[in-house]
Amino acid sequence: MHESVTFEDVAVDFTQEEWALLDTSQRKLFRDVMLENISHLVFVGYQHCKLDVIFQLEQGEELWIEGRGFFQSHSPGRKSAFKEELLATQHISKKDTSTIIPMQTFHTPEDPCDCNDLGEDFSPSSTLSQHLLTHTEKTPNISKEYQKSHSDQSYLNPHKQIHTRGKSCECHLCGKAFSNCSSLRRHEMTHTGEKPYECHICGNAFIQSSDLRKHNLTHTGEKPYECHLCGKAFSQSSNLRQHERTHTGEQPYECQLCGKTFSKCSALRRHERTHTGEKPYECHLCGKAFSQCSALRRHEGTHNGEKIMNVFSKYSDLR
DNA sequence: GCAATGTAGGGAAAAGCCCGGG
DNA sequence: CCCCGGGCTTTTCCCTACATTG
Repeated sequence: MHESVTFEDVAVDFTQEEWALLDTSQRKLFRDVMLENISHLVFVGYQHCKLDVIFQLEQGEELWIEGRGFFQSHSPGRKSAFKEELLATQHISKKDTSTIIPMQTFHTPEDPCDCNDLGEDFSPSSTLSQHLLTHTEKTPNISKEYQKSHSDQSYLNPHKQIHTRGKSCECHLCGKAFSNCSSLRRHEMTHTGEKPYECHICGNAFIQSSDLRKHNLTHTGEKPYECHLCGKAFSQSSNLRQHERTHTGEQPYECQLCGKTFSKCSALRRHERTHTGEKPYECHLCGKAFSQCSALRRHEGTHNGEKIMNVFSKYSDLR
């Protein structure tokens, strides 16, 4: 089934007067949301976002012509060319999920996009939305059709070269470049599903032998990594590092909307749901939704209390 | 005051992936 | 070229504490 997506479904428009009433954080939120929406349009196949408008959004420039809303301001006519283009997406259908391929984050937090050439720098916590359009070949769940249609777009090439510079082996499936071809071959296994190393205890398979060894520790219970401050032990060094942040107070993950910082990525993700209003955990008994799994569980306990009370009242009825 | 809820801190376990050195 | 160790990130689940709300 295909439903049409209209620009009106995702757009928020302000007049200059309304814009003047917004504080800095609200303006930033607006820009972030619009960039996010544009990136979503790109995901579903919209291919002609106006780069100057995106640039303006990214730079936080003023977007208005006196007395008009933002989207009217971008053309002399009633509608901006930008909006016209976006309106053209009305016939874009929501993609069949089978046409969506998994994302490989182009810039991992350990390899942040430090695009000095462009003056871009992305911390682990920064949203990629402002950067997505420069990496359309490597955006979350980007459609195959879209990738194909852009595979020969010359405007992408200069920036792509920045990321492949000095890396001779490139994955023909996702375009990711590697400094040596054995790294590429291993990477390609993530596409093919090949996992040559299998655990003889549980049958779980892994791409790398070191991953299997790491996995084996879950069977042996071995925890070779110990915190020198409190003696707590962990099976993986990264889990120790995470733990050590509770001693150091390090909080490298920052919410782009309110600036609050967190010691771990998942805490930031959880926090971000307080801004988006997302409540993915739903009570199967009353339908009430919660932003946190544990809040749902706690809530479900109140139903158990009700059940117990119902049992009591049932017995008292029998007397 | 109390129960329910919102939110955040933190622990634990595990997996995915990449890099560099031997 | 392959193996290996190390490192980073992410996800999921869980428990808990404190604040807020009705």
